[in-house]
Amino acid sequence: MSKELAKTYDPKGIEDSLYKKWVEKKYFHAEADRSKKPFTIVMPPPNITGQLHMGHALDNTMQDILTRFKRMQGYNALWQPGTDHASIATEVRIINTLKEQGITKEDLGREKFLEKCWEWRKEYGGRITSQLKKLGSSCDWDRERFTMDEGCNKAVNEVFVRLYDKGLIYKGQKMINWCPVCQTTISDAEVEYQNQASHLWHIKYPVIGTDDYLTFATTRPETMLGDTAVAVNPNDDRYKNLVGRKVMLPIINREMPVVADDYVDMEFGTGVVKITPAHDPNDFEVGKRHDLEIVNILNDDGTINQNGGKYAGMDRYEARKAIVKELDEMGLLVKIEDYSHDVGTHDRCHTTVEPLVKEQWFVKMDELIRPAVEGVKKKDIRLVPENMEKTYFNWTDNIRDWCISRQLWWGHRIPAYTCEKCGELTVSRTAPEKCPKCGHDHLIQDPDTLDTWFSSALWPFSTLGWPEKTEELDYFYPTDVLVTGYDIIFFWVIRMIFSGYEQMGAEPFKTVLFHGLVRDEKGRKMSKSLGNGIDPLEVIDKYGADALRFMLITGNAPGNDMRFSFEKVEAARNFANKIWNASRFILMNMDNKTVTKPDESDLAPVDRWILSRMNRIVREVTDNMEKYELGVAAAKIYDFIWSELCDWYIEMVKPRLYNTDDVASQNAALYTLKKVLVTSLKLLHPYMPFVTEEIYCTVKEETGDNDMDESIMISDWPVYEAALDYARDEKSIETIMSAVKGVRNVRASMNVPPKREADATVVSDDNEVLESFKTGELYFKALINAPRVIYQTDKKGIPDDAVSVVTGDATVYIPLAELIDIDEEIARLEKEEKRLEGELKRSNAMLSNEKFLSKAPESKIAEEKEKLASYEKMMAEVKERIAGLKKD
RNA sequence: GGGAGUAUAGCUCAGCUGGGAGAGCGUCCGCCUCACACGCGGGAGGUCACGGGUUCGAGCCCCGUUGCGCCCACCA
Repeated sequence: MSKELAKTYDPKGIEDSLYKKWVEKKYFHAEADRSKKPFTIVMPPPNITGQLHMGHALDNTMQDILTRFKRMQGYNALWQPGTDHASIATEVRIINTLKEQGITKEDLGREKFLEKCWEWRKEYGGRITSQLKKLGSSCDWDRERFTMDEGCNKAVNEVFVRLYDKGLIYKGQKMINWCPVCQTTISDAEVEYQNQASHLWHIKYPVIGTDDYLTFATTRPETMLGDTAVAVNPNDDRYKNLVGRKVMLPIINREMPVVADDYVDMEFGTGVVKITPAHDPNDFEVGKRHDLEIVNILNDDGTINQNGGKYAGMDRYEARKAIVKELDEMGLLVKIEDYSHDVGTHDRCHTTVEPLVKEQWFVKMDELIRPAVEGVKKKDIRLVPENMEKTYFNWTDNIRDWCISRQLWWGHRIPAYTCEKCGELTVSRTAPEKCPKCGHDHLIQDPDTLDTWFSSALWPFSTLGWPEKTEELDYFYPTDVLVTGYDIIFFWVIRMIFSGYEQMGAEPFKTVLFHGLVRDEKGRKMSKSLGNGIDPLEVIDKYGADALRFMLITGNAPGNDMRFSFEKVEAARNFANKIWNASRFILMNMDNKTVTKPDESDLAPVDRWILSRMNRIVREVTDNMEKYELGVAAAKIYDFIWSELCDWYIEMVKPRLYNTDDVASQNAALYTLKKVLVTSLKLLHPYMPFVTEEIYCTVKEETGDNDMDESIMISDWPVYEAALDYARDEKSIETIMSAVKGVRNVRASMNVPPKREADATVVSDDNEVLESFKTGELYFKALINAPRVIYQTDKKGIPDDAVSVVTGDATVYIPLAELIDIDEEIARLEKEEKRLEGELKRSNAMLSNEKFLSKAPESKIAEEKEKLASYEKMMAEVKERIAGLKKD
């Protein structure tokens, strides 16, 4: 053998060089080619701020599996990669870096700040993609994109202008979510509700012109500074007479009306609500209905503004305390109750969000969302697993306009320009030189940028060249599968869908494959703050990318969360090593031999058995993968390779390999081994690209096989061949296998030393069965450690005290009398008898049930009858053995 | 308040359209058998959360109950 394979597979070194080879050979690259069918996946662009985490590892492994699978099936597979500028995440990070140097972004100024951002992107933007390469991701790096590159910017401006012209983007004064720390608006999707322990403050306001007070409860006493009314339910008899009167707002000394509004729940609290139109979405609506004044009391940083009188400048929470204290001193604080409720926080920084009224840009959703709903309803877009549709529709049904403007600098600048002279607003793809209304040449661009997700929403087509009419767009769009976590369905998936329909007139992808979260070993979410994240790169370094990939895919169903565990990684690593060693064994035996395709007649039943099994696995695995059941497919490949190929076939075939007398048989065995190995490697390749490639190439090299490809990743995916369906051989081999298992069981339970040899006698009245055993004698002897096997159609000469193994078709006797304890053997057989009794009872009950006979399918009944016959036969045999033993 | 999940061996989880309960790890027994101790052979271990129902037949379908997390939601 020219190339010695190491005893243990070591992925280190091998992986990087194989990846390099793939890239150099341009295997990942796809061009629009009408002669082939396209298969396209767009990668969810990771943030440039990001480091590869387990979520990425899972997400990208799934995409890579699908891409490699389809590529081998002959599709022109494009996996389109790229990164996201991650507006707020990046900006916050850079601001923090600046803070360490004692400067703010304002000190730097917009232009300089953006320079910093680009520098940062240049330095770190490639980190995540190089990490993806470590995983083995076969994406087309020649086509790598960035959500803020020139093309994406063009796409963003185009979409903005189009939607604006259609009236689907507008600027308006609305209640928005404000993050006082990041100092920007955020969309509803970015608000994360957290349950917080707080209080309900019961406060009373004096009713003007009476000695009465109106008592109400609030969770946010500080907002009283912006109260402009008190509301009660119109049907509330307790307060009917007060509607229309005025109350005095203490501290501020503002007179405010008592209004009647259905929004007020009579059952809750005292049935009275203070109304702060500027700082509560409900109150804002109430205010609109009653034409109330909107008094904003907050600065952008969350401190109280001049409208708060003497509290101006104070932080919102300090003000809360101070105001409660003052009200208490005034005798207006009735009581304080403990109260826990959900508070909106910013999903990035977890600061409590302030609802306030500001002028912002919005996307009008009601019209845009319609095709997105229809598309999923009509299954033009299929969600996997299907139940994700409920979550999807829950969002689309309750959709509200999307606030897209952000008070950030890093991002796509809003293409809207205001004339300095006449105030005319112009929305344009490029900066207008003159005001279209007054002709003035000084226009100021809107300072805000767009929500990061505005550009990612266009990703499936902007990456293919849109708004240009490119060949790629025409060929690869709509894409085939989107693989992503269910956690970004609202942020991203929905927005891509409506954008695709609106801009392209077609769905962006045909299937969305959802996966769950990768949790830690205790089932907790991996997070930076908990410090329980496991670095995929460290896992790859220690166990190899193949092991990590395989671990992430097996034993988990689509859409379900999974737990990371090193034991599972080890199991996967061991599997890689198993294949490695099986291959090593096969290559060792093929050394210096020319293996040729054997005549059909030279194939032994075992050969046909494994080929037939392999053939079935090919069909099932392909089927599972096409249905996105990646975990099931992986498990089948694992079982086939480990149990059937290694534990059985290789063991069965060894005597033939070592027997140099029968060259034809040896050749048939080697041929079969190679075929099954190569086919298995191909099936496994999408999951474990590196080991499979390394072995495949070694096999090609060692055997000088010119029919093999230069890389497994461009080889053909195996297909089911009717000619390889050997059902009869499968059955006869299984008979022998169960006899082997039985003999091993007996030997183990009787404590027969493994090395102790013992002859066996196979008795069966079925000549065909005996033939099978005879044909397999070579390995049968080896597997049960019998120097000699005798075949009989009757029990002549079998001693009563021989140990017996009863299978349905035959009984195997082993004369071990001197070694065994008769009582124990009786006990063993009685246990078997008991089991058979149970089976007979069940089977008889079924077959004597008329309803079963009349309603169950024919095949099921036949199957059951066969089983019954077999049980009866075994039962008779076991009984006879027991009787024989007891006689002594 | 609404929605969608999940409950299967000691642990982590599979189980396709209903037809005799599976894997990995762990555990016990025996093996350094010339591919692999990251291994080989054998074993133990489950009223498939609970209660009903449909069916000849239910881990799987329907209804209800309980436990566990998850998502959504403007009751102050």
